[in-house]
Amino acid sequence: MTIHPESEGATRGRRSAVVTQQVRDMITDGELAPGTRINERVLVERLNISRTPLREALKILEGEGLIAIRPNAGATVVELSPEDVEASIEVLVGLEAIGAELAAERATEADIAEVSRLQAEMVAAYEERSLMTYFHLNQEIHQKIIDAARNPALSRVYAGESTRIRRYRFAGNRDLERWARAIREHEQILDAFARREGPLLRELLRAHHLAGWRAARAAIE
Amino acid sequence: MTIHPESEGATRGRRSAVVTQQVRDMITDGELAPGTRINERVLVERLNISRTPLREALKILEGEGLIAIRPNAGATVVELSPEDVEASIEVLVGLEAIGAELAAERATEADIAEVSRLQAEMVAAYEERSLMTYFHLNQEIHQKIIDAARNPALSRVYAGESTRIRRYRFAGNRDLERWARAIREHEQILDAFARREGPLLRELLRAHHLAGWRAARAAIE
DNA sequence: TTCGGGACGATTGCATGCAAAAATACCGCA
DNA sequence: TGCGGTATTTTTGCATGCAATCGTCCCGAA
Repeated sequence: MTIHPESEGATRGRRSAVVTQQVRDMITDGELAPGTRINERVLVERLNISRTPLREALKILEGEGLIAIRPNAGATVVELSPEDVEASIEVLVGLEAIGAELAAERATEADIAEVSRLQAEMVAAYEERSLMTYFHLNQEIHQKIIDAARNPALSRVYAGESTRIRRYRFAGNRDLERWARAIREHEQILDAFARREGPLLRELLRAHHLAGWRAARAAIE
Repeated sequence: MTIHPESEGATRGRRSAVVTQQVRDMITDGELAPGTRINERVLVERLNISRTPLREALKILEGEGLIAIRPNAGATVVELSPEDVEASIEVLVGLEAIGAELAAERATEADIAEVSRLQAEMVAAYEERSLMTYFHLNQEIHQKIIDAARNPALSRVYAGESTRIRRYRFAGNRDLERWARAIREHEQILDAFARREGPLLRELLRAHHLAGWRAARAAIE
């Protein structure tokens, strides 16, 4: 089969990058559940590409810890135990501890305005009870705060680890009461960020994550 | 060209993993210097494989941040500025801060014995002025302390970030005086680890890394 | 009925071919 | 000689073919 040049926006040289993002999204959005076997032929037909870029994408996702490849036996979506997720959250909290103090120092007014804007959008999503939108904005706010620390290594590592466990945190706000509390916590977080109170920001983030995970863990089990 | 089954120990299904490690070593050991253009044909001939597993390996190493691939224009070994390395070290120090306290709590006697053994080997390498051996043992000690925290996510992230900047820290002990001081610092570190003094261990590690990087940075510039 | 084994089909791993893009060499012109 | 533009070579990106391996189904024997 020949790919016509006008088919899709997949430019030559970015096929595997595009495919990687597509499969990554399928995993983090829950379409491919943990434990699912990934069949190359099925995905190849669905994404309308050949096996080569798909296999490259799978290798990349294996490196990110999203899938596991057993030689000669295919790839499966990694299944994390609650303990695994908790370990990752421990790391994320540690990374935010570094990030919070740096971000409080180094954030520009534009950074603060941006987070503030996202926060408003997120509250709107909450009021519409649009969980998916809320969830993505939530992630984006945390990443933006980390990015404000102006440490590219920190941003990269945080993004990777955050993506890895995204799916497992999603269940956290099924409980409406927890969801409302999360919104209030986020208001405090934004406030501490805007006032550049590093240590306070650090503690608020820590508490926020631990509470969020407790809720998610309870919902999962 | 057909690969004969008896050639090398490269079993089917692990070709790209083996190649990834080979190329990774070439980069971290300095054979492929930062900025070097990676030519597929050259590596393919040298490693005696086809382009497919090599290209998979390159994608993986790109994910690890060791190389950069520009579409249609090949891969180059990533060149980190002193600021980039410093950013990574900031992250590593943060990760060790989490790890130190957990390791002090959770380390088994076997963990402590193992680090103690590695420390003795490392001192021996120092006395023989065997910089390469010293350097590898040094890395291994830090990783083992982190591993003692029994947090797989932490171990993984630490190993990745550590590998990424390994090459840039190597220059640190060219100065014999700094090398001697590093050895003394390591003795204190081992002591704090063995006594399970978490906060002290954390501070010693932080000081050790910052001093080491100051020396390496001075040597590079 | 259940267990073992062998044949068949499905699936993966790797090599290779071909076309697109980039890099390089070449040539005419000023 | 220096420069711009074009032809040629090199290199990359992707599709595909073939062989090895795995999984499954079916059949016969206990």
